[in-house]
Amino acid sequence: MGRGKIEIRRIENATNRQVTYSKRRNGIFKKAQELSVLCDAKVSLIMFSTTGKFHEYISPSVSTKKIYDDYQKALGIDLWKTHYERMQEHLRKLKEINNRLRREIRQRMGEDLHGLRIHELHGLEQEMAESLTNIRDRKYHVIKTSTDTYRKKVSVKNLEERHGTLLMGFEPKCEDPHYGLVDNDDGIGGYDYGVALGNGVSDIYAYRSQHNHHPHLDHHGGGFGSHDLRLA
Amino acid sequence: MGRGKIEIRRIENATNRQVTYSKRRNGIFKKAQELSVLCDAKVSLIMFSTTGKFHEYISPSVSTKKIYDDYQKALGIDLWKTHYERMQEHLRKLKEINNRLRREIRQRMGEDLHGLRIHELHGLEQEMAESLTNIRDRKYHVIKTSTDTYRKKVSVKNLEERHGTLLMGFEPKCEDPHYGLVDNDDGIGGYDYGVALGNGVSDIYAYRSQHNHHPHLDHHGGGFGSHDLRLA
DNA sequence: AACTATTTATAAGA
DNA sequence: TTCTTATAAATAGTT
Repeated sequence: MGRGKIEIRRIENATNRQVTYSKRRNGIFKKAQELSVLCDAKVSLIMFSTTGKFHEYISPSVSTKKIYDDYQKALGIDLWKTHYERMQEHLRKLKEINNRLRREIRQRMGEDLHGLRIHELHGLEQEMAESLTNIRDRKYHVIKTSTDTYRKKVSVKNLEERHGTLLMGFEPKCEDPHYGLVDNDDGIGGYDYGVALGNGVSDIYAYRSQHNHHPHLDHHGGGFGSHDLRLA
Repeated sequence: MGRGKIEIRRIENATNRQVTYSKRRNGIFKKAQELSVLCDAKVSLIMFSTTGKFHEYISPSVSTKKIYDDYQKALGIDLWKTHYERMQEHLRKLKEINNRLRREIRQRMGEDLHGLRIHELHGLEQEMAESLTNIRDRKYHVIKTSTDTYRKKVSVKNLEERHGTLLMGFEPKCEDPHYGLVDNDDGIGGYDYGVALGNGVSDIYAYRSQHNHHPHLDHHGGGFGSHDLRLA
């Protein structure tokens, strides 16, 4: 609708593209606003231009978060779930490793040996003996070095500053914080899962959802606002 | 645009409202699609009708989650931030603890001793000697028990079932997955967690375990050792 | 769903 | 950007 008909394809000229973006953005915001008023619908419209400009319209009757929650309910999905589960799995593995490391240390301290078979005990004994030798050698070396010249350079204060990690507390303990989501017993997380509504979506346009929330909108007349938060 | 002009106010007749919703919905979706093509913009449009029907348009070039992330970035809000930060912090601590545990094990193996002072070396030596005694005692006990009656009760199968955690691989590696919290790298919003800390507290403890695979998962009798605890 | 008289949006130019 | 205006597109009311 204009002086001439145009093809719907990317406008190559950056300036023209920007101009068209501005014009059509206003148009679509107006349409969104009219629709939400005329038909009492909840509408969320979010746009990012190529230049990173952000604009949004949200119906006065809802918040972005509400739309987003409803969206996830409608589709029966949780956009965070996958990500969350990966994170949770990583935590689990780290804890497991942590526990194994602790056990190994205990065993190297002569404790918790009941699970070991003879040959394992034997191997451990051998290793311990060798390690002990290493440690003794090192000690003697340090003593010797210290006695020679090193001692002069290192003050008592400096020595005290060093606290070995050996046998230090390894807090925080490997507990199982719940983080409120995936650790729930249902294994799904605290997000609200609804049954998919199965609403028919059959248009040629890809249907998707987004959530909205209308913080500080510049209200252009009707109630659609734009925000000029540059990302860069 | 029609046979007559209309006021932009809620259409009271439910049927008319529904009809208008359908017509205008299609119109606005078309506009959204045209805009995203013409201007190469990222558009997300979600609508819920009064009757609860849900429809969505999203530009082909993005995902809903991406828009959602960008949206939150643009507004500087993040519903999940606190939650994620706690989780991330916990991950970080676990990694740090694991690294310390690994170091302790190495030191108990007679390696990585250069950071220890004389009295620490001495303490370690004492402990090692005591532990070695414990282990020897345990070995002799097991041998004796085994030789007496235990042997008769424990089948080979049962023995094989037990695999000590000792020598087991400590996979997975302590890597630094980012969990795709934010796919962008610009790190503008509150979403860029987990960048720097995963390597452990300091470079000194940079355990980039070269042990990608633990060859001795089933290594019974091959000796006692976690050789993959080395610093990379 | 179609049709179509009108209104509305907007492309191009200034 | 903003305005102007010829024209394309959307759609209100009707069938």
